Amino acid sequence: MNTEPFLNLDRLIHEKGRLAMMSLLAASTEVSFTELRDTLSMTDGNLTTHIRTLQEAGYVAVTKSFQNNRPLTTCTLTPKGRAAFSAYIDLLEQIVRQSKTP
Amino acid sequence: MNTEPFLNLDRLIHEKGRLAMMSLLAASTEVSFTELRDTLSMTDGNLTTHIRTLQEAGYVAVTKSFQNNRPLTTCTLTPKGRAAFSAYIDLLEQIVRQSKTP
DNA sequence: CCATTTCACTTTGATTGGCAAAGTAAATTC
DNA sequence: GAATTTACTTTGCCAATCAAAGTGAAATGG
Repeated sequence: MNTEPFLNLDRLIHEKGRLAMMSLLAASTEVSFTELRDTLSMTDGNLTTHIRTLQEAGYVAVTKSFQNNRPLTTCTLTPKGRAAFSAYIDLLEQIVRQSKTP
Repeated sequence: MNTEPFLNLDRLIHEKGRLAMMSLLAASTEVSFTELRDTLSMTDGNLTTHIRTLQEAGYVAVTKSFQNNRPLTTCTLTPKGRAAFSAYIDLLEQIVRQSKTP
């Protein structure tokens, strides 16, 4: 068995919540705080910290604005984040393929 | 996007180290402590706790014996562990497929 | 032989990380 | 104008990871 893919899994992405976030962001162009929270049924606090983690990694860009006199936080994947996610998915693919071929 | 696969990922398996362990165990019939440690380049302490975690979950069976007058700990997947791993891999497959089809 | 080292683990703090309860500020409702 | 709702952020707790140190038995070296 090849252990490389496991060792190379990006810790920042390899977490249920953040993996789901990255997948959502990769699928759509931009997603709001409330959309993320409701779609992934996360608590507000939990989501805030995950967003910050990904932001500090340079994986997502966060835009804060106002809409209908209410704060609106939207997230998008940065090119760096998209690349990291793509690489991560490739590793997952290897892991799946590996375990499916005995 | 379907968020179900993410939410259902088994926490006990979804950790780099333990995922690698489970994959190794799924591939071979039984693996020794030292093999696991060396193959996955883990520290001893780290490996012990991961083994215990999986054992307490009923995912791996641990056998302690002696060989050449030295302790020998070998791990195997239980049927429960095999089922859990299989389910986990199926979810990974869904996640990969999902992200590959825009 | 006795001391030291090696081997195969286990136990132990220490740091990190995830998570939700509580907090904040502005707008809305009653 | 008091209470509630919305959209977050901050704080604190608890669990989990990780490696350094510890253990006990065997092998090695002087």
